[in-house]
Amino acid sequence: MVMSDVAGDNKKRIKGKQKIKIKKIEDPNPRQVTFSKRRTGLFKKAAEICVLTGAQIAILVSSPSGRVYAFRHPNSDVLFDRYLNNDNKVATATNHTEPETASTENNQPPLPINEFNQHYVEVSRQVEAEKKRRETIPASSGWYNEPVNGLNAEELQAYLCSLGELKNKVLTRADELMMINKSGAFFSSNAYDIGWNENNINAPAFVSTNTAVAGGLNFHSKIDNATATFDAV
Amino acid sequence: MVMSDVAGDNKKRIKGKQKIKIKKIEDPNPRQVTFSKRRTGLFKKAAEICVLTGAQIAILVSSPSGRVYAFRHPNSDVLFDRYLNNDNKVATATNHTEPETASTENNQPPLPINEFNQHYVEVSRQVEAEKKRRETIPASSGWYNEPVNGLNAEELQAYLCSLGELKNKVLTRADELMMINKSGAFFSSNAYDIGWNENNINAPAFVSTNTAVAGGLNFHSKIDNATATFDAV
DNA sequence: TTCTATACATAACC
DNA sequence: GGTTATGTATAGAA
Repeated sequence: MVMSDVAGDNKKRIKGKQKIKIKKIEDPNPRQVTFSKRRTGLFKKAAEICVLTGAQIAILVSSPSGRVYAFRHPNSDVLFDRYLNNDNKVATATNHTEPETASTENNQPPLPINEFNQHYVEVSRQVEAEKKRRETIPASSGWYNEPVNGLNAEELQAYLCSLGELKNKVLTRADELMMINKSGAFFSSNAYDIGWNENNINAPAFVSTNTAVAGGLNFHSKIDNATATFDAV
Repeated sequence: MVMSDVAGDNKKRIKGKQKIKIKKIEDPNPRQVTFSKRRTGLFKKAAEICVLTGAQIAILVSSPSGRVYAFRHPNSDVLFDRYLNNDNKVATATNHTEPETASTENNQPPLPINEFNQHYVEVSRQVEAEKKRRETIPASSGWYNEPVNGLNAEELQAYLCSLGELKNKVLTRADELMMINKSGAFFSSNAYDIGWNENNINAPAFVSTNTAVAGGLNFHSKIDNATATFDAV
């Protein structure tokens, strides 16, 4: 091949992919394009990993524009759903008043939201009550207080946060148990839904398919900043 | 490029990548290999998207083995913190966390790792003890038991699991606070570190012992019930 | 893990 | 969203 003049002279007919430097694309336009394409690619890759290895993946992508896209595998991290579906009303002042419709073909309510919500509320109430009590009896007796002694401010804070999240964990867990029964894969997003099978990935469809768990939950992942996983049963 | 006999006769010299069907790899071995490779690739891709478009991404990957790996953008908006944590409480707790653009900065003195580790050990011990106690006194008195009332078996299990993870959460949370304060990014993993700059991603390198500092991105690989490993900075 | 040959993803354009 | 030329990711083997 000629490649005649190597040193940049005219960048004319370059039609194919060019190598780029991984640095922020300043121009909003191509940046958006890149974002869209790569997000799609990312999700696709994730989907493949799920199918190929049986891994469970959950992804949250927030575009600079503020839109949040999510990917989640079927009977996996249901937890994410909670987050994806708003839950934390705090998250966005205006949380998710979905202006536009979910783009894809499938917008069937994947889960028994109502039931869940009931459950959610109930558990939430109980846990809240406990939390309250805990607060009522600030620093005295309670195993949860013990570890606190001797911790510095941040550590203490961390600890408290953790405790505070307990509720979440429970809810989350319940959520998972519940959703697991419905299983089926789906993408969820504040603004979009992306189909799984639209490619050739042979993965469970959004529609409720089989139930991967039923008997024993074989997986529970924790969301939060961290993790945790336990194979129950 | 002969490829002489196509139809399987001798599958010898196929050295390069072969097209595969996106179907679950049944053999555990190659499956694990694929998982590792692809997970790495996925994270790398995510990292690129973050840098290129300024998007924020959080990924949770759970291998069939139960290990959980996570990727997330560090001092990103609180957006994800809110999603990944529970309520505003957390956000408040973590207070600042400069959403500074030039994420490459991290000149803050590290948190007392040793202290933290001590804390880790201590809390771990205590939590373990409590867990034991809990088991000893199965269902009776203790605030943590009450919420259980009225929950079905699975819910109970979920709850218990949650409690069991408390330790993890604390560690995790502290870990995060720590990272956040450093405002840099780093990879942490139980068994894996992915080099950022080894390619052309323009991000500061991170030193050998994982920890580090990648430009604004944060790989946070977590373990599961195991134990968080906090590699000193 | 490292190496190679390819399949695949995607930057530049339309 | 579609096309094309390439940069990259990665399956298979060591």
